[in-house]
Amino acid sequence: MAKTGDPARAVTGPALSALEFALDRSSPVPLYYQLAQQLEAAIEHGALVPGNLLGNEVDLSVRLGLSRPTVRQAIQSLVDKGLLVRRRGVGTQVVHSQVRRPLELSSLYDDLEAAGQGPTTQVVRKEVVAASADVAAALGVAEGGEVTVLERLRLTHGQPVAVLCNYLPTTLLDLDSARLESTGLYRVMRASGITLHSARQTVGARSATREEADRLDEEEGAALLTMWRTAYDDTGRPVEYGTHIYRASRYAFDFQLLVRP
Amino acid sequence: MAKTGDPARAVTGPALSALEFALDRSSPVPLYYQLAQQLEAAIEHGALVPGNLLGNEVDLSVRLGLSRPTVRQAIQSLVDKGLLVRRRGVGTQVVHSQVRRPLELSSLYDDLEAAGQGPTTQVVRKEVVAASADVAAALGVAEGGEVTVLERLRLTHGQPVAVLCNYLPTTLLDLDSARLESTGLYRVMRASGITLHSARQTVGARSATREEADRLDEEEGAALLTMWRTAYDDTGRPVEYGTHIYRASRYAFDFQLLVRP
DNA sequence: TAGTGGTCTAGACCACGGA
DNA sequence: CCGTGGTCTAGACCACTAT
Repeated sequence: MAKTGDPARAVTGPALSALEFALDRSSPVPLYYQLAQQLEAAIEHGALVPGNLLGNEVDLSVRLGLSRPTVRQAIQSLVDKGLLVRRRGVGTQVVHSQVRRPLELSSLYDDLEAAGQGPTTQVVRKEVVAASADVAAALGVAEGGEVTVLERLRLTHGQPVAVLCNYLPTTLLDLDSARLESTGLYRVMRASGITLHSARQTVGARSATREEADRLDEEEGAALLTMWRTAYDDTGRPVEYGTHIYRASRYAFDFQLLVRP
Repeated sequence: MAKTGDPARAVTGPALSALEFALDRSSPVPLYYQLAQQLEAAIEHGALVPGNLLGNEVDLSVRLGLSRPTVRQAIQSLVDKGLLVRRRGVGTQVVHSQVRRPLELSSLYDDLEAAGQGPTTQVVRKEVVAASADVAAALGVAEGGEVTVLERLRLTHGQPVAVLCNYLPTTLLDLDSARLESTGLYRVMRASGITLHSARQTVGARSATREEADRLDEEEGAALLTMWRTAYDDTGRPVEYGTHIYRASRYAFDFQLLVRP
Protein backbone atom coordinates (compact mmCIF):
# COMPACT_ATOMS: atom_id res chain seq x y z
CA MET A 1 0.00 0.00 0.00
CA ALA A 2 2.93 2.33 0.60
CA LYS A 3 4.23 3.84 -2.61
CA THR A 4 7.95 3.65 -3.05
CA GLY A 5 9.58 5.13 -6.11
CA ASP A 6 8.45 4.54 -9.68
CA PRO A 7 4.78 3.56 -9.51
CA ALA A 8 5.05 1.59 -12.73
CA ARG A 9 7.45 -0.79 -11.09
CA ALA A 10 5.94 -0.52 -7.64
CA VAL A 11 4.67 -4.06 -7.69
CA THR A 12 7.70 -5.92 -8.86
CA GLY A 13 10.29 -4.95 -6.28
CA PRO A 14 10.85 -1.34 -5.46
CA ALA A 15 12.47 -0.86 -2.09
CA LEU A 16 14.72 -3.88 -2.33
CA SER A 17 16.43 -2.87 -5.53
CA ALA A 18 17.78 0.24 -3.84
CA LEU A 19 19.40 -1.74 -1.07
CA GLU A 20 23.02 -2.73 -1.01
CA PHE A 21 23.98 -6.15 0.21
CA ALA A 22 27.54 -6.88 1.17
CA LEU A 23 28.36 -10.56 0.96
CA ASP A 24 31.74 -11.77 2.13
CA ARG A 25 32.61 -15.09 0.57
CA SER A 26 35.76 -15.40 2.64
CA SER A 27 33.79 -15.19 5.85
CA PRO A 28 33.02 -18.37 7.76
CA VAL A 29 29.46 -17.08 8.10
CA PRO A 30 27.29 -18.86 5.52
CA LEU A 31 26.16 -16.73 2.60
CA TYR A 32 22.50 -17.48 3.17
CA TYR A 33 22.91 -16.36 6.76
CA GLN A 34 24.67 -13.13 5.78
CA LEU A 35 21.83 -12.37 3.41
CA ALA A 36 19.17 -13.26 5.96
CA GLN A 37 20.73 -10.99 8.55
CA GLN A 38 20.91 -8.07 6.14
CA LEU A 39 17.34 -8.59 5.03
CA GLU A 40 16.23 -8.74 8.62
CA ALA A 41 18.17 -5.60 9.41
CA ALA A 42 16.52 -3.85 6.45
CA ILE A 43 13.10 -4.84 7.76
CA GLU A 44 13.91 -3.87 11.33
CA HIS A 45 15.43 -0.61 10.18
CA GLY A 46 12.41 0.23 8.06
CA ALA A 47 14.10 0.11 4.66
CA LEU A 48 11.66 -2.65 3.75
CA VAL A 49 8.14 -1.58 4.62
CA PRO A 50 5.44 -4.10 5.54
CA GLY A 51 3.53 -5.11 2.44
CA ASN A 52 6.52 -4.51 0.17
CA LEU A 53 7.25 -7.22 -2.30
CA LEU A 54 10.78 -8.53 -2.20
CA GLY A 55 11.27 -9.03 -5.92
CA ASN A 56 11.47 -12.47 -7.40
CA GLU A 57 14.06 -14.94 -6.25
CA VAL A 58 15.69 -15.47 -9.62
CA ASP A 59 16.45 -11.79 -10.18
CA LEU A 60 17.65 -11.46 -6.64
CA SER A 61 20.00 -14.39 -6.98
CA VAL A 62 21.43 -12.97 -10.21
CA ARG A 63 21.90 -9.54 -8.66
CA LEU A 64 23.68 -10.99 -5.66
CA GLY A 65 25.72 -13.50 -7.59
CA LEU A 66 24.20 -16.36 -5.62
CA SER A 67 22.33 -19.44 -6.70
CA ARG A 68 18.60 -19.46 -6.26
CA PRO A 69 18.61 -22.20 -3.59
CA THR A 70 20.95 -20.10 -1.48
CA VAL A 71 18.70 -17.07 -1.78
CA ARG A 72 15.71 -19.27 -1.00
CA GLN A 73 17.41 -20.57 2.12
CA ALA A 74 17.92 -17.02 3.35
CA ILE A 75 14.33 -16.06 2.63
CA GLN A 76 13.02 -19.26 4.18
CA SER A 77 14.77 -18.55 7.45
CA LEU A 78 12.96 -15.21 7.66
CA VAL A 79 9.67 -16.86 6.72
CA ASP A 80 10.26 -19.26 9.62
CA LYS A 81 10.82 -16.27 11.87
CA GLY A 82 7.53 -14.81 10.72
CA LEU A 83 9.04 -11.73 9.08
CA LEU A 84 8.17 -12.65 5.49
CA VAL A 85 5.32 -14.40 3.73
CA ARG A 86 5.57 -16.21 0.43
CA ARG A 87 2.61 -16.33 -1.99
CA ARG A 88 2.75 -18.44 -5.08
CA GLY A 89 2.17 -16.45 -8.20
CA VAL A 90 2.48 -13.23 -6.23
CA GLY A 91 5.81 -12.97 -4.53
CA THR A 92 7.40 -12.64 -1.14
CA GLN A 93 6.35 -9.75 1.04
CA VAL A 94 7.19 -8.26 4.37
CA VAL A 95 4.64 -9.12 7.04
CA HIS A 96 2.57 -6.21 8.31
CA SER A 97 4.92 -5.85 11.23
CA GLN A 98 3.85 -5.99 14.87
CA VAL A 99 5.23 -9.48 14.75
CA ARG A 100 8.26 -9.75 16.98
CA ARG A 101 10.67 -12.30 18.33
CA PRO A 102 9.37 -15.86 18.34
CA LEU A 103 8.86 -17.80 21.50
CA GLU A 104 12.04 -19.08 23.02
CA LEU A 105 12.88 -21.26 25.92
CA SER A 106 12.62 -18.28 28.17
CA SER A 107 14.92 -17.62 31.02
CA LEU A 108 13.28 -15.46 33.63
CA TYR A 109 16.63 -13.86 34.34
CA ASP A 110 17.15 -12.96 30.70
CA ASP A 111 13.59 -11.71 30.40
CA LEU A 112 13.96 -9.39 33.33
CA GLU A 113 17.38 -8.24 32.26
CA ALA A 114 16.12 -7.48 28.76
CA ALA A 115 13.33 -5.46 30.32
CA GLY A 116 15.88 -3.45 32.26
CA GLN A 117 14.59 -4.78 35.55
CA GLY A 118 18.04 -5.44 37.00
CA PRO A 119 17.32 -8.89 38.39
CA THR A 120 19.15 -10.34 41.36
CA THR A 121 19.11 -13.85 42.73
CA GLN A 122 19.49 -15.42 46.17
CA VAL A 123 20.38 -19.10 46.32
CA VAL A 124 18.25 -20.33 49.20
CA ARG A 125 19.03 -24.00 49.00
CA LYS A 126 21.41 -26.21 47.04
CA GLU A 127 21.86 -29.82 48.03
CA VAL A 128 21.62 -33.42 46.95
CA VAL A 129 18.40 -35.14 47.90
CA ALA A 130 16.52 -38.34 47.11
CA ALA A 131 14.20 -37.96 44.15
CA SER A 132 10.50 -37.92 44.92
CA ALA A 133 8.14 -39.70 42.56
CA ASP A 134 7.32 -36.67 40.39
CA VAL A 135 10.93 -35.54 40.16
CA ALA A 136 12.09 -39.06 39.32
CA ALA A 137 9.49 -39.38 36.60
CA ALA A 138 10.37 -36.03 35.08
CA LEU A 139 14.12 -36.58 35.09
CA GLY A 140 14.01 -40.25 34.18
CA VAL A 141 15.92 -41.42 37.26
CA ALA A 142 15.01 -44.02 39.84
CA GLU A 143 12.70 -42.94 42.63
CA GLY A 144 14.85 -42.24 45.63
CA GLY A 145 17.93 -41.74 43.46
CA GLU A 146 20.16 -38.71 43.94
CA VAL A 147 19.21 -35.41 42.38
CA THR A 148 20.38 -31.90 43.01
CA VAL A 149 17.74 -29.50 44.24
CA LEU A 150 18.25 -25.80 43.76
CA GLU A 151 15.98 -23.19 45.24
CA ARG A 152 16.34 -19.54 44.42
CA LEU A 153 14.55 -16.30 45.13
CA ARG A 154 14.50 -13.88 42.23
CA LEU A 155 14.11 -10.15 42.85
CA THR A 156 13.92 -6.96 40.85
CA HIS A 157 14.51 -3.57 42.42
CA GLY A 158 14.87 -5.40 45.72
CA GLN A 159 11.33 -6.78 45.47
CA PRO A 160 10.76 -10.54 45.30
CA VAL A 161 9.24 -11.72 42.01
CA ALA A 162 9.49 -15.47 42.03
CA VAL A 163 10.54 -18.57 43.89
CA LEU A 164 12.36 -20.96 41.56
CA CYS A 165 12.80 -24.58 42.56
CA ASN A 166 14.82 -26.72 40.15
CA TYR A 167 15.89 -30.35 40.17
CA LEU A 168 18.83 -31.57 38.11
CA PRO A 169 20.61 -34.88 37.59
CA THR A 170 23.47 -34.77 40.11
CA THR A 171 26.04 -35.91 37.58
CA LEU A 172 25.19 -33.19 35.12
CA LEU A 173 27.25 -30.24 36.21
CA ASP A 174 28.82 -28.34 39.04
CA LEU A 175 26.58 -25.58 40.24
CA ASP A 176 28.51 -22.57 41.42
CA SER A 177 26.39 -20.53 43.80
CA ALA A 178 28.25 -17.34 43.03
CA ARG A 179 27.61 -17.75 39.32
CA LEU A 180 23.97 -18.65 39.93
CA GLU A 181 23.51 -15.40 41.84
CA SER A 182 24.90 -13.32 39.01
CA THR A 183 23.12 -14.93 36.06
CA GLY A 184 20.42 -17.43 35.10
CA LEU A 185 20.49 -21.21 35.42
CA TYR A 186 20.23 -21.70 31.69
CA ARG A 187 23.31 -19.62 31.03
CA VAL A 188 25.23 -21.65 33.58
CA MET A 189 24.09 -24.85 31.90
CA ARG A 190 24.98 -23.61 28.44
CA ALA A 191 28.39 -22.55 29.68
CA SER A 192 28.86 -26.14 30.90
CA GLY A 193 28.35 -27.44 27.39
CA ILE A 194 24.73 -28.46 27.75
CA THR A 195 22.76 -27.54 24.66
CA LEU A 196 19.14 -27.07 25.56
CA HIS A 197 16.81 -28.26 22.89
CA SER A 198 13.20 -28.35 24.03
CA ALA A 199 10.99 -28.07 27.05
CA ARG A 200 7.54 -28.97 28.16
CA GLN A 201 5.81 -26.31 30.26
CA THR A 202 2.59 -26.07 32.17
CA VAL A 203 1.41 -22.67 33.31
CA GLY A 204 -1.34 -22.36 35.87
CA ALA A 205 -2.40 -20.29 38.85
CA ARG A 206 -3.38 -20.74 42.47
CA SER A 207 -3.80 -18.81 45.68
CA ALA A 208 -0.78 -18.19 47.86
CA THR A 209 -0.37 -20.15 51.05
CA ARG A 210 0.66 -18.32 54.22
CA GLU A 211 4.28 -19.36 53.75
CA GLU A 212 4.43 -18.47 50.05
CA ALA A 213 2.87 -15.12 50.75
CA ASP A 214 5.51 -14.37 53.37
CA ARG A 215 8.36 -15.22 51.04
CA LEU A 216 7.01 -13.18 48.17
CA ASP A 217 5.80 -10.22 50.21
CA GLU A 218 2.18 -10.82 49.23
CA GLU A 219 -1.02 -11.31 51.19
CA GLU A 220 -2.22 -14.82 51.94
CA GLY A 221 -4.59 -15.91 49.18
CA ALA A 222 -3.08 -13.59 46.57
CA ALA A 223 -3.06 -14.97 43.01
CA LEU A 224 0.19 -16.67 42.02
CA LEU A 225 1.33 -17.82 38.60
CA THR A 226 2.75 -21.32 38.64
CA MET A 227 4.96 -23.02 36.10
CA TRP A 228 6.26 -26.56 35.87
CA ARG A 229 8.90 -27.21 33.28
CA THR A 230 10.96 -30.15 32.12
CA ALA A 231 13.81 -29.21 29.80
CA TYR A 232 15.65 -31.59 27.48
CA ASP A 233 19.04 -31.44 25.81
CA ASP A 234 19.63 -32.13 22.14
CA THR A 235 19.60 -35.89 22.63
CA GLY A 236 16.21 -35.69 24.27
CA ARG A 237 17.38 -36.53 27.78
CA PRO A 238 15.82 -34.49 30.58
CA VAL A 239 18.32 -32.11 32.14
CA GLU A 240 16.13 -30.01 34.41
CA TYR A 241 12.79 -30.13 36.15
CA GLY A 242 11.51 -26.98 37.75
CA THR A 243 8.50 -25.82 39.71
CA HIS A 244 8.28 -22.06 39.84
CA ILE A 245 5.88 -19.62 41.41
CA TYR A 246 5.58 -15.98 40.42
CA ARG A 247 3.85 -12.99 41.93
CA ALA A 248 1.05 -12.42 39.47
CA SER A 249 0.96 -8.77 40.49
CA ARG A 250 4.49 -8.28 39.19
CA TYR A 251 4.99 -10.82 36.39
CA ALA A 252 3.25 -12.36 33.41
CA PHE A 253 4.38 -14.62 30.58
CA ASP A 254 4.56 -12.84 27.29
CA PHE A 255 5.24 -14.69 24.09
CA GLN A 256 4.83 -14.96 20.38
CA LEU A 257 3.42 -17.94 18.54
CA LEU A 258 3.79 -18.94 14.92
CA VAL A 259 1.37 -21.22 13.16
CA ARG A 260 3.07 -23.95 11.20
CA PRO A 261 1.18 -24.57 7.95
CA MET B 1 21.27 -47.80 24.00
CA ALA B 2 18.71 -50.18 22.54
CA LYS B 3 20.25 -52.94 20.47
CA THR B 4 18.66 -53.48 17.11
CA GLY B 5 19.84 -56.32 14.92
CA ASP B 6 23.47 -56.91 13.98
CA PRO B 7 25.60 -55.28 16.67
CA ALA B 8 28.50 -54.83 14.26
CA ARG B 9 26.44 -52.43 12.22
CA ALA B 10 24.55 -51.03 15.14
CA VAL B 11 26.18 -47.62 14.83
CA THR B 12 25.87 -46.94 11.16
CA GLY B 13 22.15 -47.30 10.63
CA PRO B 14 20.49 -50.55 11.55
CA ALA B 15 16.81 -50.05 12.04
CA LEU B 16 16.38 -47.76 9.07
CA SER B 17 17.80 -50.16 6.51
CA ALA B 18 15.06 -52.67 7.31
CA LEU B 19 12.32 -50.14 6.63
CA GLU B 20 10.47 -49.89 3.40
CA PHE B 21 9.63 -46.49 2.00
CA ALA B 22 7.00 -46.16 -0.67
CA LEU B 23 7.46 -43.02 -2.72
CA ASP B 24 4.87 -42.15 -5.32
CA ARG B 25 6.30 -39.82 -7.95
CA SER B 26 2.93 -39.40 -9.61
CA SER B 27 1.39 -38.10 -6.41
CA PRO B 28 0.89 -34.36 -6.01
CA VAL B 29 2.37 -34.74 -2.52
CA PRO B 30 6.01 -33.59 -2.61
CA LEU B 31 8.58 -36.36 -2.34
CA TYR B 32 10.32 -34.78 0.63
CA TYR B 33 6.97 -34.63 2.39
CA GLN B 34 6.14 -38.25 1.65
CA LEU B 35 9.49 -39.26 3.08
CA ALA B 36 9.10 -37.03 6.13
CA GLN B 37 5.69 -38.48 6.89
CA GLN B 38 6.94 -42.04 6.63
CA LEU B 39 9.95 -41.31 8.79
CA GLU B 40 7.70 -39.67 11.36
CA ALA B 41 5.35 -42.64 11.28
CA ALA B 42 8.30 -45.00 11.80
CA ILE B 43 9.37 -42.99 14.84
CA GLU B 44 5.85 -42.75 16.22
CA HIS B 45 5.27 -46.43 15.60
CA GLY B 46 8.51 -47.39 17.32
CA ALA B 47 10.30 -48.80 14.30
CA LEU B 48 12.94 -46.15 14.86
CA VAL B 49 14.02 -46.15 18.49
CA PRO B 50 15.31 -43.01 20.23
CA GLY B 51 19.07 -42.86 19.90
CA ASN B 52 19.10 -44.78 16.62
CA LEU B 53 21.19 -43.28 13.91
CA LEU B 54 19.42 -42.70 10.66
CA GLY B 55 22.24 -43.62 8.31
CA ASN B 56 24.02 -40.99 6.27
CA GLU B 57 22.13 -38.80 3.88
CA VAL B 58 24.06 -39.83 0.78
CA ASP B 59 23.38 -43.54 1.18
CA LEU B 60 19.77 -42.85 2.01
CA SER B 61 19.29 -40.73 -1.08
CA VAL B 62 20.82 -43.43 -3.27
CA ARG B 63 18.66 -46.12 -1.71
CA LEU B 64 15.52 -44.06 -2.23
CA GLY B 65 16.42 -42.83 -5.67
CA LEU B 66 16.23 -39.22 -4.52
CA SER B 67 18.74 -36.43 -4.60
CA ARG B 68 20.46 -35.53 -1.39
CA PRO B 69 18.85 -32.08 -1.10
CA THR B 70 15.43 -33.73 -1.24
CA VAL B 71 16.33 -36.17 1.51
CA ARG B 72 17.81 -33.31 3.51
CA GLN B 73 14.59 -31.35 3.17
CA ALA B 74 12.63 -34.26 4.58
CA ILE B 75 15.02 -34.73 7.47
CA GLN B 76 15.14 -31.01 8.14
CA SER B 77 11.39 -30.83 8.56
CA LEU B 78 11.59 -33.48 11.28
CA VAL B 79 14.50 -31.69 12.90
CA ASP B 80 12.31 -28.58 12.97
CA LYS B 81 9.61 -30.61 14.66
CA GLY B 82 12.09 -31.75 17.27
CA LEU B 83 11.97 -35.44 16.34
CA LEU B 84 15.51 -35.71 15.00
CA VAL B 85 18.87 -34.20 15.86
CA ARG B 86 21.76 -33.76 13.46
CA ARG B 87 25.35 -33.98 14.65
CA ARG B 88 28.19 -33.16 12.36
CA GLY B 89 30.65 -35.99 12.05
CA VAL B 90 28.23 -38.30 13.85
CA GLY B 91 24.96 -38.54 12.01
CA THR B 92 21.27 -37.91 12.46
CA GLN B 93 19.54 -39.61 15.35
CA VAL B 94 16.10 -39.94 16.80
CA VAL B 95 15.57 -37.74 19.83
CA HIS B 96 15.17 -39.54 23.14
CA SER B 97 11.43 -39.28 22.86
CA GLN B 98 9.21 -37.54 25.43
CA VAL B 99 9.22 -34.66 23.00
CA ARG B 100 5.78 -34.22 21.56
CA ARG B 101 3.81 -31.82 19.44
CA PRO B 102 5.26 -28.34 19.22
CA LEU B 103 3.43 -25.33 20.50
CA GLU B 104 0.62 -24.24 18.28
CA LEU B 105 -1.75 -21.36 18.25
CA SER B 106 -3.94 -23.19 20.66
CA SER B 107 -7.65 -23.19 20.48
CA LEU B 108 -9.17 -23.86 23.87
CA TYR B 109 -11.99 -25.72 22.19
CA ASP B 110 -9.61 -27.99 20.33
CA ASP B 111 -7.51 -28.53 23.45
CA LEU B 112 -10.50 -29.61 25.47
CA GLU B 113 -11.87 -31.74 22.68
CA ALA B 114 -8.53 -33.48 22.23
CA ALA B 115 -8.52 -34.18 25.97
CA GLY B 116 -11.92 -35.78 25.67
CA GLN B 117 -13.50 -33.10 27.80
CA GLY B 118 -16.55 -32.66 25.56
CA PRO B 119 -16.56 -28.87 25.52
CA THR B 120 -19.68 -26.81 25.01
CA THR B 121 -20.06 -23.11 24.38
CA GLN B 122 -22.67 -20.49 25.19
CA VAL B 123 -22.58 -17.28 23.19
CA VAL B 124 -23.36 -14.67 25.82
CA ARG B 125 -22.96 -11.57 23.72
CA LYS B 126 -22.38 -10.78 20.07
CA GLU B 127 -22.72 -7.22 18.86
CA VAL B 128 -21.04 -4.31 17.16
CA VAL B 129 -19.57 -1.76 19.52
CA ALA B 130 -17.22 1.22 19.41
CA ALA B 131 -13.60 0.24 19.92
CA SER B 132 -12.06 1.25 23.21
CA ALA B 133 -8.47 2.44 23.25
CA ASP B 134 -6.86 -0.94 23.94
CA VAL B 135 -9.01 -2.77 21.41
CA ALA B 136 -8.36 -0.11 18.78
CA ALA B 137 -4.63 -0.32 19.37
CA ALA B 138 -4.60 -4.10 19.18
CA LEU B 139 -6.70 -4.34 16.02
CA GLY B 140 -5.21 -1.33 14.29
CA VAL B 141 -8.53 0.50 13.87
CA ALA B 142 -9.51 3.99 14.88
CA GLU B 143 -10.55 4.49 18.49
CA GLY B 144 -14.34 4.56 18.53
CA GLY B 145 -14.50 2.66 15.23
CA GLU B 146 -16.78 -0.32 14.85
CA VAL B 147 -15.64 -3.71 16.06
CA THR B 148 -17.51 -6.90 16.77
CA VAL B 149 -17.40 -8.09 20.34
CA LEU B 150 -18.03 -11.72 21.09
CA GLU B 151 -18.39 -13.08 24.58
CA ARG B 152 -18.64 -16.78 25.26
CA LEU B 153 -18.79 -19.08 28.24
CA ARG B 154 -16.95 -22.34 27.77
CA LEU B 155 -17.94 -25.43 29.77
CA THR B 156 -16.86 -29.03 30.13
CA HIS B 157 -19.11 -31.63 31.71
CA GLY B 158 -21.56 -28.82 32.37
CA GLN B 159 -19.02 -26.95 34.51
CA PRO B 160 -17.81 -23.50 33.46
CA VAL B 161 -14.12 -23.35 32.59
CA ALA B 162 -13.54 -19.98 30.98
CA VAL B 163 -15.03 -16.69 29.92
CA LEU B 164 -13.80 -15.76 26.46
CA CYS B 165 -14.13 -12.19 25.23
CA ASN B 166 -13.00 -11.54 21.67
CA TYR B 167 -12.92 -8.45 19.46
CA LEU B 168 -12.80 -8.71 15.67
CA PRO B 169 -12.80 -6.25 12.79
CA THR B 170 -16.46 -5.98 11.84
CA THR B 171 -15.77 -6.40 8.14
CA LEU B 172 -13.85 -9.59 8.62
CA LEU B 173 -16.49 -12.30 8.63
CA ASP B 174 -20.01 -13.29 9.49
CA LEU B 175 -20.19 -14.89 12.88
CA ASP B 176 -22.81 -17.58 13.06
CA SER B 177 -23.84 -18.13 16.67
CA ALA B 178 -24.94 -21.69 16.02
CA ARG B 179 -21.58 -22.55 14.53
CA LEU B 180 -19.77 -20.79 17.36
CA GLU B 181 -21.60 -22.93 19.88
CA SER B 182 -20.59 -26.15 18.17
CA THR B 183 -16.94 -25.43 17.51
CA GLY B 184 -14.13 -22.97 18.24
CA LEU B 185 -13.67 -19.44 16.92
CA TYR B 186 -10.48 -20.32 15.12
CA ARG B 187 -12.17 -23.06 13.14
CA VAL B 188 -14.91 -20.66 12.11
CA MET B 189 -12.29 -18.16 11.00
CA ARG B 190 -10.31 -20.75 9.06
CA ALA B 191 -13.50 -21.91 7.38
CA SER B 192 -14.05 -18.31 6.27
CA GLY B 193 -10.73 -18.31 4.46
CA ILE B 194 -8.71 -16.53 7.10
CA THR B 195 -5.29 -18.12 7.47
CA LEU B 196 -3.99 -17.49 10.94
CA HIS B 197 -0.30 -16.91 11.02
CA SER B 198 0.94 -15.70 14.38
CA ALA B 199 -0.19 -14.41 17.72
CA ARG B 200 1.13 -12.52 20.66
CA GLN B 201 -0.02 -13.79 24.03
CA THR B 202 0.31 -12.67 27.61
CA VAL B 203 -0.56 -15.09 30.37
CA GLY B 204 -1.01 -13.86 33.91
CA ALA B 205 -3.12 -14.42 36.99
CA ARG B 206 -5.30 -12.47 39.38
CA SER B 207 -7.97 -12.96 42.00
CA ALA B 208 -11.58 -13.31 40.94
CA THR B 209 -13.94 -10.40 41.47
CA ARG B 210 -17.38 -11.10 42.91
CA GLU B 211 -18.94 -11.04 39.44
CA GLU B 212 -16.30 -13.24 37.83
CA ALA B 213 -16.58 -15.74 40.66
CA ASP B 214 -20.33 -15.96 40.16
CA ARG B 215 -20.01 -16.62 36.45
CA LEU B 216 -17.37 -19.29 36.86
CA ASP B 217 -18.83 -20.96 39.92
CA GLU B 218 -15.84 -20.05 42.06
CA GLU B 219 -15.40 -18.25 45.36
CA GLU B 220 -14.60 -14.56 45.35
CA GLY B 221 -10.83 -14.13 45.45
CA ALA B 222 -10.12 -17.50 43.83
CA ALA B 223 -7.08 -17.58 41.55
CA LEU B 224 -7.87 -17.05 37.87
CA LEU B 225 -5.62 -17.49 34.86
CA THR B 226 -5.80 -14.58 32.44
CA MET B 227 -4.77 -14.43 28.83
CA TRP B 228 -4.64 -11.56 26.35
CA ARG B 229 -4.02 -12.46 22.77
CA THR B 230 -3.76 -10.65 19.46
CA ALA B 231 -3.78 -12.92 16.44
CA TYR B 232 -2.57 -12.00 12.96
CA ASP B 233 -3.27 -13.44 9.53
CA ASP B 234 -0.60 -14.25 6.98
CA THR B 235 -0.26 -10.65 5.85
CA GLY B 236 0.41 -9.56 9.40
CA ARG B 237 -2.89 -7.74 9.90
CA PRO B 238 -4.55 -8.24 13.27
CA VAL B 239 -7.71 -10.32 12.97
CA GLU B 240 -8.60 -10.96 16.59
CA TYR B 241 -8.00 -9.53 20.02
CA GLY B 242 -9.11 -11.55 22.99
CA THR B 243 -9.13 -11.27 26.76
CA HIS B 244 -9.83 -14.57 28.40
CA ILE B 245 -10.13 -15.72 31.99
CA TYR B 246 -9.89 -19.33 33.10
CA ARG B 247 -10.64 -21.12 36.33
CA ALA B 248 -7.18 -22.02 37.54
CA SER B 249 -8.65 -24.93 39.47
CA ARG B 250 -9.79 -26.53 36.25
CA TYR B 251 -7.42 -25.38 33.53
CA ALA B 252 -3.73 -24.76 32.84
CA PHE B 253 -1.73 -23.98 29.72
CA ASP B 254 0.40 -26.87 28.61
CA PHE B 255 2.87 -26.50 25.80
CA GLN B 256 6.08 -27.56 24.20
CA LEU B 257 8.93 -25.27 23.29
CA LEU B 258 11.77 -25.78 20.85
CA VAL B 259 15.03 -23.91 21.04
CA ARG B 260 16.12 -22.43 17.74
CA PRO B 261 19.89 -22.72 17.39
C1' DT C 1 -0.32 -15.77 -20.95
C1' DA C 2 3.34 -14.32 -18.05
C1' DG C 3 5.38 -14.31 -13.68
C1' DT C 4 5.85 -16.17 -9.27
C1' DG C 5 7.22 -19.52 -5.74
C1' DG C 6 7.48 -24.92 -5.06
C1' DT C 7 9.99 -28.77 -6.03
C1' DC C 8 13.81 -31.51 -7.69
C1' DT C 9 18.34 -32.96 -9.65
C1' DA C 10 23.48 -34.26 -9.68
C1' DG C 11 26.98 -32.95 -8.65
C1' DA C 12 30.87 -30.04 -5.59
C1' DC C 13 33.80 -28.50 -1.64
C1' DC C 14 34.19 -27.47 3.28
C1' DA C 15 34.11 -27.91 8.58
C1' DC C 16 33.67 -30.64 12.27
C1' DG C 17 33.88 -34.93 15.24
C1' DG C 18 35.53 -39.36 16.31
C1' DA C 19 38.97 -43.07 15.92
C1' DC D 1 42.55 -40.15 9.05
C1' DC D 2 37.67 -40.82 7.34
C1' DG D 3 32.78 -40.10 7.59
C1' DT D 4 29.39 -37.00 8.73
C1' DG D 5 26.41 -33.07 8.03
C1' DG D 6 26.74 -27.92 6.26
C1' DT D 7 26.89 -25.21 2.40
C1' DC D 8 26.63 -24.02 -2.45
C1' DT D 9 25.93 -24.27 -7.55
C1' DA D 10 23.37 -24.06 -12.15
C1' DG D 11 20.34 -25.57 -14.01
C1' DA D 12 15.13 -27.89 -14.74
C1' DC D 13 10.02 -28.49 -14.71
C1' DC D 14 5.63 -27.73 -12.38
C1' DA D 15 1.56 -25.35 -9.95
C1' DC D 16 -0.53 -21.47 -8.78
C1' DT D 17 -2.02 -16.43 -9.35
C1' DA D 18 -3.07 -12.44 -11.63
C1' DT D 19 -4.10 -9.94 -15.83
